[in-house]
Amino acid sequence: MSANSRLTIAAHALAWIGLYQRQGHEVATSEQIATSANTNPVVIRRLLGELRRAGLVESRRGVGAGWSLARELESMTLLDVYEAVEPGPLFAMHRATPDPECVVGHGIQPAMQSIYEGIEETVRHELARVTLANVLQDVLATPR
Amino acid sequence: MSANSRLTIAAHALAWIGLYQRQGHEVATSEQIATSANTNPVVIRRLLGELRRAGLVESRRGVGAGWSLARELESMTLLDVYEAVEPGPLFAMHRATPDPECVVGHGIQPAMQSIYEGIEETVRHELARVTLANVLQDVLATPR
DNA sequence: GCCTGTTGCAACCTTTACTGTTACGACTGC
DNA sequence: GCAGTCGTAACAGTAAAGGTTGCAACAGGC
Repeated sequence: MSANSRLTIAAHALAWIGLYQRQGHEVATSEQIATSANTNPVVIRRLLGELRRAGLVESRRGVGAGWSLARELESMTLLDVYEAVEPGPLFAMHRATPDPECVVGHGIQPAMQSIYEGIEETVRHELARVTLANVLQDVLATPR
Repeated sequence: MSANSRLTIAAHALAWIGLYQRQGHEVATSEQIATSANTNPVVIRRLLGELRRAGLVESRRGVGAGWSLARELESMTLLDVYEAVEPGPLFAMHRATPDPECVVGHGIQPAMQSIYEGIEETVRHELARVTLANVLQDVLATPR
């Protein structure tokens, strides 16, 4: 499907910041998170910027700058993160408008649209059931 | 998410062939389907080729060649189509392996993996509930 | 045996999105 | 003023989807 890793990386970043704060630190830097996620700090800053616009994190500038959670991990669900970083739908319609003169071409889009909406709704429901605190808990429960 | 239209186009093609056969025709050509879907015949042939490998359609060559259903629309679900044309998962992991020395880097992939597997399972369940006969019925029910 | 229409398939191009990278201004505490 | 970090633009690299062309393979009709 040409899936992307945006939700994964965003969850990674939030879990990292949350754990770091539990360890008594004030703010986390994009550099630190990027090292953990094995990517570039700019990638992290871009994603966290979207999470900031969604009200999930805050950033501080200047010396001692960095990122902190805007809410408790317990109150953040994967759906919040998903909506912040994934704009589009899971399934796409035709690129070019199908032939409206054809019965199938005329009716296929409304038919598929309503099916897709139902699926997206269940996906959202599943994502809403998982908090970032759950994610961090699972992360820490992984045997090494 | 950079969603694609493969499932949509494949469902379109199957509905088209199914309706055409109900009207008494033996086989449908990629040219006809492409006109209805407003795309290129080769795109249709590529998709139908994958559906043929999955045992959903059959093709005939030579004069009077074309495509026909291998099974009744009633016995085909969107899950069959999805599995035939969508190889990958909905959500991707990190491109590069996260830092195994970091607690989060070490545990994040198993944690997200099990969440993602649950979501994919519910998506499959939803797709399995819809037959292509349902789709065609919805298509024909669309007011013009 | 040739002609015709269609599939099968390879090759290539364009577009789009994601990801990675570099660069540099803006900000703020010291 | 200095240092460290964010904010953001700009661009390159990569990958997948979709579109297009071309042509061999096939099979039925003449």
